[in-house]
Amino acid sequence: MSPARTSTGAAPTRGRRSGRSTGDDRELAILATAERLLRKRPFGDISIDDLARGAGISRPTFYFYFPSKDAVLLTLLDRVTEEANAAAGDVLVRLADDPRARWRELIARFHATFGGHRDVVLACAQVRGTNAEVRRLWAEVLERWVRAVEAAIEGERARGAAPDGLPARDLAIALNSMNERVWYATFAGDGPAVAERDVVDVLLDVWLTAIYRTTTPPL
Amino acid sequence: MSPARTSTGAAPTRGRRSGRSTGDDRELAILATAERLLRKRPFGDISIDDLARGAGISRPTFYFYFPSKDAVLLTLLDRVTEEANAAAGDVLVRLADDPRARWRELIARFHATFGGHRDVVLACAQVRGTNAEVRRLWAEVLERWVRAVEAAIEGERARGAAPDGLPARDLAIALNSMNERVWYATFAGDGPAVAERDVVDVLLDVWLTAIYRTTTPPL
DNA sequence: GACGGCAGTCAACACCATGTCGAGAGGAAT
DNA sequence: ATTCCTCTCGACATGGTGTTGACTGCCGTC
Repeated sequence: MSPARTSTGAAPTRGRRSGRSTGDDRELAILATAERLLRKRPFGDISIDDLARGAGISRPTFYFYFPSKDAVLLTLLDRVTEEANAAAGDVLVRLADDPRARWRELIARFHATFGGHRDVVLACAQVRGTNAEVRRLWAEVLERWVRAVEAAIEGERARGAAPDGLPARDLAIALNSMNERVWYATFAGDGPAVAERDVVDVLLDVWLTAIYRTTTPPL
Repeated sequence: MSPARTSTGAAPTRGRRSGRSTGDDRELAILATAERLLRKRPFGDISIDDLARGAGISRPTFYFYFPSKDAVLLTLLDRVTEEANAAAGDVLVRLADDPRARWRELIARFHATFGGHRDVVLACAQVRGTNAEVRRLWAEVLERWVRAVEAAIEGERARGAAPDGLPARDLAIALNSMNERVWYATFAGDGPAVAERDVVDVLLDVWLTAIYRTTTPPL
């Protein structure tokens, strides 16, 4: 289906068939409309007609640019995950500097990125249940982060900073999963949630105790 | 809207207007059909017509028993959460016996309950994005569990078994959130997931380190 | 400078799921 | 027998999605 999908590589081309032209700004207009409407109401309450009219085109014309409503969201999600990847950067390779500070940096940067696009993130969480493509993309992104954390944990164990324990991969999955769900609750604001101001420190604390058995890991 | 909703109290009456009668088994037939179909395909791919035909009635008649497709799922969810509450029982009040064993028991019982109804649980997770009522009910149930865990953590701190640290409520939220998301991944099988065989021990390990800073809490 | 082709556009249509309305059938109580 | 209530469904209204086919204008090219 979709070609290659390298993380930062060429545009994933979820939108129009390809080729540059005047219709380029229409595509952007659809994306912008989606983000704007998402700020006001849930994804499910936005129809293709809303998106089309918001971009100044008719509904059939929408299909010239995107194959479905979900594809628009997928494009938006692509942007966010790329931004998150960029924000995370190489923090984890510099762990030995100051583990606590580095882990905190990692969590704080993800928090900032997701918080800055909470409407998109929330909408994705909402359709993940119904849309296999969103599910697939999210799984892929998560796998990447899990692997990075897994490697970092193993690195810390190898240098004697962290004790042995659970398989690093399982631990990485559990911690990443926790973050995802906790952020979701915090941003969505329904159900028991950690206050936005505290959430980074709460998550950090659980990460550190799970990895090091202490909140003050040794240098 | 819905009356009272005490946890274990009288039936929440999500179904027919009320009153006993012959149509009682029809209501059960709809529920049974829903569970059966959920085993085969996602909730979104099941139409009201499927439910009605499966129960041997016509689509309009379905509306005599339930106001919507979601209401059927809600009824199913009610059952599961009640079973989970019953399974959890009073495990947490006997923590001082053997903390590790008690926490493990708690997690294992939830795991068994959810695993035994994974189709319903997965369907609810799927619909939570679009259905406010499911969201509300789930939030309510979660709040109950969070409070129980919060109290247990405070108890462990008071008796000197667990060190001070994060606000107990924040910690309880984070841990419960982790469980929810990890189970979801394990049962759904998409994306990075912990093997079903290991999941209880993985979760337990993170709980213990987060609460006690060790995997072998003192008696 | 006409001509073929392609990006872009949309009215009209086919389809499908949801939810509603109103007319009934059958049994039980009065 | 009549009235009431539970239970039933055919037929309809609505609203969203995705498709078709015809049309416009522009750009290159021969």
